[in-house]
Amino acid sequence: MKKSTVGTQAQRLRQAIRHRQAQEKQELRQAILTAAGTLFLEQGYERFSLRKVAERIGYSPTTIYLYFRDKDDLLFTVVDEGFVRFGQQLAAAAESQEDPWERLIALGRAYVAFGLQHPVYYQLMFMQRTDFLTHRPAGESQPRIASFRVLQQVVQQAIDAGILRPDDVESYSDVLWAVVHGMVSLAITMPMFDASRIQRTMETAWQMECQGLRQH
Amino acid sequence: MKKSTVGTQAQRLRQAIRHRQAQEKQELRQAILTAAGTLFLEQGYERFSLRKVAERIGYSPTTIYLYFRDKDDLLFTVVDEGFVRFGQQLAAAAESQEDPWERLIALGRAYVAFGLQHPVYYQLMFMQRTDFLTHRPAGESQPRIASFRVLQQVVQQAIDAGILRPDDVESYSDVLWAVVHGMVSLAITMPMFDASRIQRTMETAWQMECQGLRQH
DNA sequence: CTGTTAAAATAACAGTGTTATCTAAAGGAG
DNA sequence: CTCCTTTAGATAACACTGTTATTTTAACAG
Repeated sequence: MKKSTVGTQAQRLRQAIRHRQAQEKQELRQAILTAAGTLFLEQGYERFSLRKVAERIGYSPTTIYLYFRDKDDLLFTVVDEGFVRFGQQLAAAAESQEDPWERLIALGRAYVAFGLQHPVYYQLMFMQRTDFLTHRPAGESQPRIASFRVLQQVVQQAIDAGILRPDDVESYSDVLWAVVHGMVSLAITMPMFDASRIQRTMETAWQMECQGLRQH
Repeated sequence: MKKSTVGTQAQRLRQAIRHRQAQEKQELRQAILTAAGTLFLEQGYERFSLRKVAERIGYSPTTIYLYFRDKDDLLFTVVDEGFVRFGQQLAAAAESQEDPWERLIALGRAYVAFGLQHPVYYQLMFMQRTDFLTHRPAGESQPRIASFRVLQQVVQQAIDAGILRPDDVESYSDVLWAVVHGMVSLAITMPMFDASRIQRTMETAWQMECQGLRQH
């Protein structure tokens, strides 16, 4: 019998077994992750607990520690998907419009839309655990906050196009961020902000921006 | 021996004793309250615990339940002082300026100033436990959120004075609220917002408001 | 001195995150 | 097939949390 070039049959088998086991590990990890995700969405940050996650997947609480460093690690991994989707939606909105001014408005609308569509995520990401914003995901060089450079870029483009007054880019971006963040925060947490009131507030805000920012 | 008009000596003594005991009760209640207040300021919402409060005043944890219904009741009573001070500072700022436009700006500055001076309070009141906003304090008819009518009043005054366009008062107020709330939220929670950046953002915001709201 | 009342403490329950220890099963080597 | 090592997972435990039931303690009233 001649040896195979990739090793003996036994060696290949061992490798296959390792592969399958690694896959099973990843599957359990994924199971934990989805259970944690739905629990978080259902019950929110305060009521989120490792023991409840464990109960849902039918494992003991300590098993989670074989796949995640601690509660924060699990929670961050869950919410990190939220960060990714958020960044994607902002980027998509920015690219959807050619005109710099329309682009800016589209960006603002996308920001608010995300917050209203995923209030539990938004609340954790930007109100309860803002430390996650600057926390760099394992293996990645940029923290999730980098998504916000899209805003500064679009503002800069509007200035370059002569639509905005050539003032401090950062201050402009910060005020715009404050406006959308403020609206989403109020909309999410204050019970008296119903859908129509939010809608009117948004329209007024864009109108004010229009007259406050554009050089006519 | 004739009886005194206010009762026998024994009766008066009993009343005096009751009075002193009631006073002592109030003193312990106040001791709990101040201990809870400093603990809250030192450690924030997440780390605030009844057992730590009890340890500070040298009583068992259950004693607190003789003076407050539960943890929320104690915490609300603590933070209610924050609400009162907040409302007072807003009112004082509004009265400090005669000109409606200056009054509006002063109101905004006072709002942001409070948030920056009392970040722990602000965070609890407007970010973590917004249910407290609509919670009516015992014996009072108005919830603390009523302070916000100052804002709507000042906006209305500016409209009446012909300084603002006669549009929807509520929407204007909401946008202004969103701006200041957004700035404070970002300033409090985002580590990259240092004092100078906040300062510049505020100036830009007032400038934008000026050009966005005033009818020239 | 006795009976009542109220304050405070103790003990306990159910829950939390986390760590140390044990169990059981599977893999590899002889 | 047996022996050993590795490892995934479970159990038990620790130090906390808020909260409630029960018990002690002390002061007052008659």
